[in-house]
Amino acid sequence: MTTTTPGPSVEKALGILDSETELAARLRLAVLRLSRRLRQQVAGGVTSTQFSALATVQRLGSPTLGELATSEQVRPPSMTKIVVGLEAAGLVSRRVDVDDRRVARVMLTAEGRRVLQRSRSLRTAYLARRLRVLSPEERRALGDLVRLFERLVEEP
Amino acid sequence: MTTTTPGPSVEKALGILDSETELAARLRLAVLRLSRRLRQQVAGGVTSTQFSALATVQRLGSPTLGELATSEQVRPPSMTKIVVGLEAAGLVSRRVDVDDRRVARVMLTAEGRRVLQRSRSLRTAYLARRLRVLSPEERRALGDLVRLFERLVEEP
DNA sequence: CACATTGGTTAGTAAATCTAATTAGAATGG
DNA sequence: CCATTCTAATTAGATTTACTAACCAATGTG
Repeated sequence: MTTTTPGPSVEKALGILDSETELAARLRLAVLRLSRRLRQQVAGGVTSTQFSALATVQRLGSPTLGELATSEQVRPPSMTKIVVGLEAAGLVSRRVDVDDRRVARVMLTAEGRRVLQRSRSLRTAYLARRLRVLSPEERRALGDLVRLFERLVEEP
Repeated sequence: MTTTTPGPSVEKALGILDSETELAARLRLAVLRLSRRLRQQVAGGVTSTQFSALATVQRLGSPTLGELATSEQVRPPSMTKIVVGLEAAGLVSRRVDVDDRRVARVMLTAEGRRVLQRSRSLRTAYLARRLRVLSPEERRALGDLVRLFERLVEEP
């Protein structure tokens, strides 16, 4: 760990990931920056947050609001707001669970499926374009990284 | 691509990244969720955004505000605000460039270096802890991936 | 010197979150 | 079988993060 030296020398050796902490720090910064870039893409009439929630609803089938919040790494009140927006736009419907009338189940409408579909390609275009310059090998490696990310987020 | 089928079957084959688009889509979602998680860690008296900017100032030496904005993937006005905050907290200083009096150069104060240092370990702890469960081999692979990832983020 | 260009700031707004408090239903233990 | 406690979701209100449009000030140029 060379991080006790003050001054701009700390990150001089940019090519070398000399410790776990260094690795984590750089991964952290890169993820935050990429997410900023990705967030700015407003495509297909839904925001990034809405799109993400929509995709997760599709993946989970008809999750409860709480499940959805957990999966998306936000608090329940935030998810309520997101779902209200999506419902107002006619992209999901909320239905009270028959067995437990406290829980609200969320499901895609036909329109929601269409929008998700359309938006997916638009939204993914930026990244897909970038990925195209990678070698097949690099892409495969990146696939592993994605799986790792997914594990990191889910496992807490 | 099986995405024409409605319903929860679309992402069933979670282990397989069967196309560029699929890879891009999952990378996208994973990055957004991980960044949410990372943002929630508020440590060392600076926000995620401030920390990230601070780290970049250190990496670049004494960048102009514009260089900083580009590097951080935000617009100049946003960076102005971030820097104002950091300056108010005494972590950076702004100095008008002697050669071109339009440009503002940003540099770390001694206090800024200390805070960055302290905050780095706190902030990175979550990720570092998770990375510790990886095998040395996986970590080495991750190192390469981080570099690949950084390229992806930087190359506009 | 007038004009275009460039770097940065100001003003105003939108989106995405959070925490705290509230409401409504479910479960449980006398 | 009701009082209490727990849980799921929502409402209210505040904060953070970022944008665009408009502007100012310094530079460079025909």
